Amino acid sequence: MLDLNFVRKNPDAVKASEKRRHHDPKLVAQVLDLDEQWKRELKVVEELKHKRNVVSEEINQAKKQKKEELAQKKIKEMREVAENIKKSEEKVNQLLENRTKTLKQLGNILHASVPDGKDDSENVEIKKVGEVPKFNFPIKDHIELGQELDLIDLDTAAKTSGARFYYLKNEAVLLSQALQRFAIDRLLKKGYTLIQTPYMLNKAALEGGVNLSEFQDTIYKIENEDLYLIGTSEHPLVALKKDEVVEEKELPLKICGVSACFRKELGAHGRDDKGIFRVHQFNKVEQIVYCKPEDSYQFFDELQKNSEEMFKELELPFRVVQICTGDIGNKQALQYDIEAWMPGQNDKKGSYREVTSCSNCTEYQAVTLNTKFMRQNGEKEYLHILNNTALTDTRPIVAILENFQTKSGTVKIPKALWPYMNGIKEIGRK
RNA sequence: GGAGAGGUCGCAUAGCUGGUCUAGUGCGGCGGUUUGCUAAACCGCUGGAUGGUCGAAAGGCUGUCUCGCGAGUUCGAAUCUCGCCCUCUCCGCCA
Repeated sequence: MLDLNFVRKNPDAVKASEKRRHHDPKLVAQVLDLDEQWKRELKVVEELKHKRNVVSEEINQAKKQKKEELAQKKIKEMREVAENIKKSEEKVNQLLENRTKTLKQLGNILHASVPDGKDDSENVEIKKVGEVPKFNFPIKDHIELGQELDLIDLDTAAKTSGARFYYLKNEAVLLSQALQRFAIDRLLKKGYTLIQTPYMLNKAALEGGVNLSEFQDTIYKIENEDLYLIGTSEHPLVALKKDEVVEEKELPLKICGVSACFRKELGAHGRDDKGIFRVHQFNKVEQIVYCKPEDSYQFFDELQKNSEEMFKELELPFRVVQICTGDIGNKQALQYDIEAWMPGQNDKKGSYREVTSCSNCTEYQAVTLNTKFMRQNGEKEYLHILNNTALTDTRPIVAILENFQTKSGTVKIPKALWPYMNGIKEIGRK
């Protein structure tokens, strides 16, 4: 969420940003109004508590001086004060809860470069990289290839687990592992710290990195436990320094996260989301950076470049898209997606589909998680947290199957993955 | 999962028959004295969150909260009661 102090001091900047997000800027005034009410009520409670503290001490003294009558008189008087404290405290807590709830609805302050737009149709293409393949034969989509090459079993998964699950088999499993090892090796070489995370988090930890709406639409809850399945390793990794103050010299903290990801994927999905494109479970290598506020946009570029390099090495054609004001999430100040070319999509005419998502969340998550750093001069400040996909397994597998299929029905493995494929350079070759 | 022990202001500990605990002590940290320099010794200082108020600011004054978390008893809770979480030891189970 936004820092309340920032909202108090810069209501106009927040309003302007909210307007660009197509939110009702009235929420800002509502937060400030609740804040004023809270302060007023807080004063009432604090004065009552002060009285309680003073008189309690008087009672103590009276008892010591054996003035039992005086003590009893004051105790009687204080019973009413205790009642009032209780009532007033309830009001304070209610106001505080409302204030926080409203504050959490405000989006991060948008970066100036975010293009205006009403929804994802108005995201802006920044560039295209690589050549879209031209096939001189009728192509198959990843579902057909997956079945014919004995790589993907959707039917059994539907029976055992439900829609949007899959059994991955044979070379597809090697591909999944290869993609992850490839991504890990690239990031290790760049000095990132490798971390495999818990796959479940408690609510307090998860709330830091996750928008309220996401809880309902994407997060699985473990029954009868304060535990949720993570949607991405971003969730455990942004909570890594919850309630902590990081030393300035520890920054930047560059992390390569590895985990499975679990998502409900509620909502209607079209034909192009079939197969293993949109699934409840996949693996992901993630990039996370903790840094000083003045450095965050430099690291945004670094994270984006890292991912682009990987897709170039994998020889997958892609484009980079900047997310517009109407599509960007509440926690992001700036977001770029990479969309890889998937020939099997759009009735086999092909289309670009999202494979990575690079976000600068600035201090938005750090505020909620209370993660600060201490500057050399001793001042504490919220740090900035960024995240970007390095590589997932399922969607790149879709892209590889569909882009590198041959007339004979085999699939060539991109050279970059050869070292991780047990000598296999082509799937299905007899 | 069972039994026991424990979670205290950076770290380590005291307090736990309710009111001089507005939490003591040691270490660490900061400042100083001594010193050619370092160390040692000695002296002084020493948390966090949040509200009000004064101030241009640095900061000052002041209130409240903070002894794992939450609830309760009480005029008053680190201290008593209940629930939960976590850590350690032993047992059981298990890759």
